[in-house]
Amino acid sequence: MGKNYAYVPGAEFPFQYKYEHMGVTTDCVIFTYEDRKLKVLLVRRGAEPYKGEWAFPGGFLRMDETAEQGALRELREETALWPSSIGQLGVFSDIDRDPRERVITIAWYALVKPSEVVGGDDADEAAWFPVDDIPPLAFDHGQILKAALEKLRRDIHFQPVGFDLLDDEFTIPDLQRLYEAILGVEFDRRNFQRKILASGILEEAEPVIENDFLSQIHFSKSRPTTSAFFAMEEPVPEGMPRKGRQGRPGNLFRLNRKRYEEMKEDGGKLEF
Amino acid sequence: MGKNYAYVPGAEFPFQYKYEHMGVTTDCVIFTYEDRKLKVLLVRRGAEPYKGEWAFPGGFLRMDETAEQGALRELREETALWPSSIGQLGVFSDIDRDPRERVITIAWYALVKPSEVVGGDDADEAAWFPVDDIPPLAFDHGQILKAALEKLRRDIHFQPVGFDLLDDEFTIPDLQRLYEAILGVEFDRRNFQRKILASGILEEAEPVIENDFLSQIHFSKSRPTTSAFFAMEEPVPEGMPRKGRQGRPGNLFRLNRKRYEEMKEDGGKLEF
DNA sequence: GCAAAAGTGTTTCGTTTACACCCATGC
DNA sequence: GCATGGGTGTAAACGAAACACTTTTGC
Repeated sequence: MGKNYAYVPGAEFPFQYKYEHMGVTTDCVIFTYEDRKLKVLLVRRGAEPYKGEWAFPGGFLRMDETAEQGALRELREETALWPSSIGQLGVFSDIDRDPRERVITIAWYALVKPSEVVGGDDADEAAWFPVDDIPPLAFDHGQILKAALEKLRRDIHFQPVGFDLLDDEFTIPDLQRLYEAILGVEFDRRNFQRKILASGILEEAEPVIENDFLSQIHFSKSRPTTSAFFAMEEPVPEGMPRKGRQGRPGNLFRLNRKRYEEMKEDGGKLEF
Repeated sequence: MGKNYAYVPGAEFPFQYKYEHMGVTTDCVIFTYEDRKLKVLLVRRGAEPYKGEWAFPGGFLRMDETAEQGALRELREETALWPSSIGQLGVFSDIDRDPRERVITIAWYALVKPSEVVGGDDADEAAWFPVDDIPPLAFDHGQILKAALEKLRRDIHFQPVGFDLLDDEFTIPDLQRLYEAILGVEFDRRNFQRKILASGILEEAEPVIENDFLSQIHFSKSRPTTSAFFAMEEPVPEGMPRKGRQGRPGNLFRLNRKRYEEMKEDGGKLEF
């Protein structure tokens, strides 16, 4: 019994098999959190089928790459994104999900920070949509989005994935709004703060300074007024409107990388 | 631009494609709980590659079935099992995981009750192995088993999957031992009982009878001695040794189907 | 000065944990 | 009778939920 396939260079259909084969694609649902909204990236299809409709970035898996590598490659090619986190969603294998031929897709979901979002990548070829305002999608991508949202909501309960959606420095109320946007619930401001601080996953972005005269000076030098401070940092701080808003500005925190890795490992103890 | 493939009946390799295609298989990790141990079903491979070695039941996915249908079909063909529960584990797509050609596999995991386990299915072609005593496995099935165990442990924390591994009627200590075997921890007997009863997911297998004289007679009639009772029920009750063991026999419970379905839906509130 | 946003502390309540005692069975 | 396994109750401890007050900022 010989091989089950043959390669015939130059033939119209050079890849020939004893048994029928199906196509394998990857699709990637990319989330970000911007403007106080959870958003997904969609690309407009430039070719049939579903030409002109919105879909997730993806494409056929090559022979020399794993599914994860394929998903990341397509992502780079179509959106220039390099996500900080990527997870497998599952396989979607409905028989007629692609009109061309039998195709199954391996779906992934990825989280990116607003600062990673490159401004004008192919202009109107790719765009972010709030998850509660999604246009009709090609293929079975509506079903895939639904699964991605469910998985994100499941994951964020017990894994510190929220931080992958925020910039490196953020306030606790920012983080809380992210959780509330994803889970669709409301938390008590004070309980949320205490819980997240007790978990040890955060560290203060500005080191704590003893309340003496010298530090007062140092403080007022490095942070003249909060609005001016932010104006220096980022012209228009993506994601959360820091200008033109009332109220006391929140203290900045960043991830405690060590605790973060620990909690990614053993499920940690950060339940919301 | 025409089609991307052609069918040439009678040719040695009748399925011909413009682009290279990979094989797609399904594999199924089947768990049961028997003899106070968590076990998986393995089949001995009858053909190359890895002929004679142990592997999970599975095979190539057909064009006219979804991945789930394919996994269930292979299961029926190779093990005559019809699991009460099946869930997707994920895709394994290492490039060299199959020596024949590029093959990705869609892995599933399924739970069966000991009573569903047919005794001599193909004798030494299929066998149950305790998860802590597994022979070397074909392909990357060791990796798949690892993922399956992790998923089972994750799932059982928040989903009532444990009951799919037990027979219809069981005692609470039985259930506790199952949880302990899967999670590798120990629970306080009394707290476990209270928690599981408070969840409402169990109902008593024998209806509660008011403590009056009549019921005393009825009780002693329907349940002469506990060991005799079990002897009538099942000649050799699979899984848990009910004969030749000391101690008071536990009360029998069964699933409250309604609560069970509810908890499968919205995650419920059964955390261990 | 006022409204809005954010930081901090306290009291209350329910759940979980730890532990003690009693009953039923096999040997 | 004793060891083993199983059923039931209770007090202590911990964490979650509810709630009040103060500070900082924009207008």
